[in-house]
Amino acid sequence: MSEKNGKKSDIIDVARAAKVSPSTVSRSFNHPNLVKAATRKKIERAVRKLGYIRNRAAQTIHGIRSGTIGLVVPTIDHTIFGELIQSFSQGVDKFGFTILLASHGYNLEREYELIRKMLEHRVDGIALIGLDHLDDTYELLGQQNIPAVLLWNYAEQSELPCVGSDNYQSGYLIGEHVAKLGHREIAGVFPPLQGNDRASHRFRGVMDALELYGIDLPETRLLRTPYSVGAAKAAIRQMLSGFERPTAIICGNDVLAWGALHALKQLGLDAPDDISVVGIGDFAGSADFEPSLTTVRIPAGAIGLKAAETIACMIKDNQTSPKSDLIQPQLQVRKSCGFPNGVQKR
Amino acid sequence: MSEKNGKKSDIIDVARAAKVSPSTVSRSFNHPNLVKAATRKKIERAVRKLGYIRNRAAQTIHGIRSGTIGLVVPTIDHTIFGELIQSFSQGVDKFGFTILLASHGYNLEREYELIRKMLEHRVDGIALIGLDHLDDTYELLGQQNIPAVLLWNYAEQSELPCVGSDNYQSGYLIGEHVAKLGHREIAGVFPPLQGNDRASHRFRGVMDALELYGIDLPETRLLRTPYSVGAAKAAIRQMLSGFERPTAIICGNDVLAWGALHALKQLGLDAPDDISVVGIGDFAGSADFEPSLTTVRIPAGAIGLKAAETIACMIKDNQTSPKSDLIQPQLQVRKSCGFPNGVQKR
DNA sequence: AATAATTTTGCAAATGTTTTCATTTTATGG
DNA sequence: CCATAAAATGAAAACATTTGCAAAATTATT
Repeated sequence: MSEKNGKKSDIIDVARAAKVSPSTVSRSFNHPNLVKAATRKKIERAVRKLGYIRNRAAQTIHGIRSGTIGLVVPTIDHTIFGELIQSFSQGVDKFGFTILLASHGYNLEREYELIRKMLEHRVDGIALIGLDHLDDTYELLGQQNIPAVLLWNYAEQSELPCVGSDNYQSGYLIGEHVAKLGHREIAGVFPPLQGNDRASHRFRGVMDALELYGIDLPETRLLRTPYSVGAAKAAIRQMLSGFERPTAIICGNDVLAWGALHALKQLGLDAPDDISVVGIGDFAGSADFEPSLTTVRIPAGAIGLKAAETIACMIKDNQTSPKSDLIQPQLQVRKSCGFPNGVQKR
Repeated sequence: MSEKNGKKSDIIDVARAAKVSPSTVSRSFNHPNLVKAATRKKIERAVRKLGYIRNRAAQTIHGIRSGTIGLVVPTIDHTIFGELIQSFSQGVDKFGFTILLASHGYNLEREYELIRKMLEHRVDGIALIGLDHLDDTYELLGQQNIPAVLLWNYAEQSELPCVGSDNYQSGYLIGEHVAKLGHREIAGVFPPLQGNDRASHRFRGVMDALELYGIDLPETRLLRTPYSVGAAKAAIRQMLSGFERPTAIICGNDVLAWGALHALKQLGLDAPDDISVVGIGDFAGSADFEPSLTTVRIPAGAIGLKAAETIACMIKDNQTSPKSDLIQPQLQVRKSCGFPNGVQKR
């Protein structure tokens, strides 16, 4: 009975069934305190009987918020974005928002298009990953009067508020750690840096830290591999079959580090005794790897939650508080990285 | 200049700027062939000048599709759902849809609420994970005249069309494989089964296969752990410190299997020489684990893509073709599982 | 050049809500 | 029981579009 001949019932049907005016029905949803309890009951009953579901589209054209926040990410199926999306989604949910999600596959033109599409849907806010976006994107976002935040990365002079950690610092921290332990022969494995500010900031952080310790990381010791365990494993295996083995391998993220550790095991080498391995990210599972992975913790959950809070508040308070938040990365010293062979044997 | 005093410009502003009527503007978006090329140019220019962005909410109340598909998942931050969401998202994107995403944290009441919310947003279709849902949920979905599909699981007699693989079969396949190799002393590690039809079907499949080979898997050999590498690792380490060690460990999914493999390594045991380990899922990274993990491939990408296609077509063709799709799981025999000690040493 | 056929455009009504303002109903206090 | 204040309700306009229909403009046909 919940439908009258196939068509969805609207607020007028409800009004009719409850023998009140549509205005009253609307009010009983939006300002329940303005309508008598008895009337509310009648309406409630009618809603139930008709299986009425409010039409947010119709509300939205009154300038009322749509209750959606657009989230545009490079890709969803990375451990780390999963965590981020999850926490962001849960975070905004607490404020009554639902996320409109799309992924652009590291293509910034596509990102622009997706943002436009979300604006067509009249999202109440937009969240993007990283600081690197098309000028057009920044311009577009600037024109709209809805809040936008940048997740994952932090930069002092960001045009838009951002919530994240300083990837340069993450890279620096891990580079410094490795250098301090005495490693001099170091290899690096990084994902493609182009169009990926997270990865390139990390890379620069690592390089700067090493340079400070007078360590040179030549091109030949620098591997570029796609973001995958298999690719990293293969690349590293190949590198290690050359003569001059490094004493440590610095990986641009934990997934690559896992690949490195697997490669070592496959070659019968031990981490950290033969070669040390470090990652960046501290993904789920890294702490429980065998050996546990020395890495830099970038708290995805905290970032997502904080960002959710930030944007939700900006929406509610009508775009005030365009404040960025720096979430500090933390070095996690675990077992996969020790002293270089020489020093250790002393 | 793209905004006139802060307010977003609407189709009327565009019409004014292009010196045509609003209807013409609307038409030039929706039925461009009905408007003269020259006029279209004028409108195009006005749109650009004003930075106009169409308002889908206003279209939607005309019964026009919203262009969104609701996707409600238990959680986002599992490797496997990440893959699924990614492929589903890409899949529907090709048809011009954007996904509205929410996660319910394995709470089916919450799932119901989230679906209601998506219906308020007038999504054009709904996708859920698994076959287990509240009666209310099924009823609600039945009342609406939008298509709904169930992802990930397949069942012949499903009330709603489903696209996925048969988890029972996956469990059966791996159980059979282990039994055929001669293992008799077997342990099992599974996530909580309650409210998770995927996991429980797998479990039943494993148990039935083992039973067929006359193998009993006593409660004492059956571990329940949360879905995490760490939890599985800890639980298995504890189990293995007892005397009677199994010759094989069957894990309800690959993440737990990774935990098992790490536990073995930590204890100085070798897989498969000392103990065999198998998983279910074939997550990214399982093939490149060291030792590579014997598991059952459940092609998340294929499922997501197929499901996207299914629902997009159902929407376009107006709910016809309520066809389910069975995507076959495939046994992936790799290195982590061999013969049981005795047999092997023979 | 006049008419018919066709293409292009505009008017006005419709979509499902919310909200302002006016009106009706109920409660309060003498 | 009556005036007055307060609470509850309804009528109608508004929101940003789309669309059926009719009018206007253009093109084709004679």
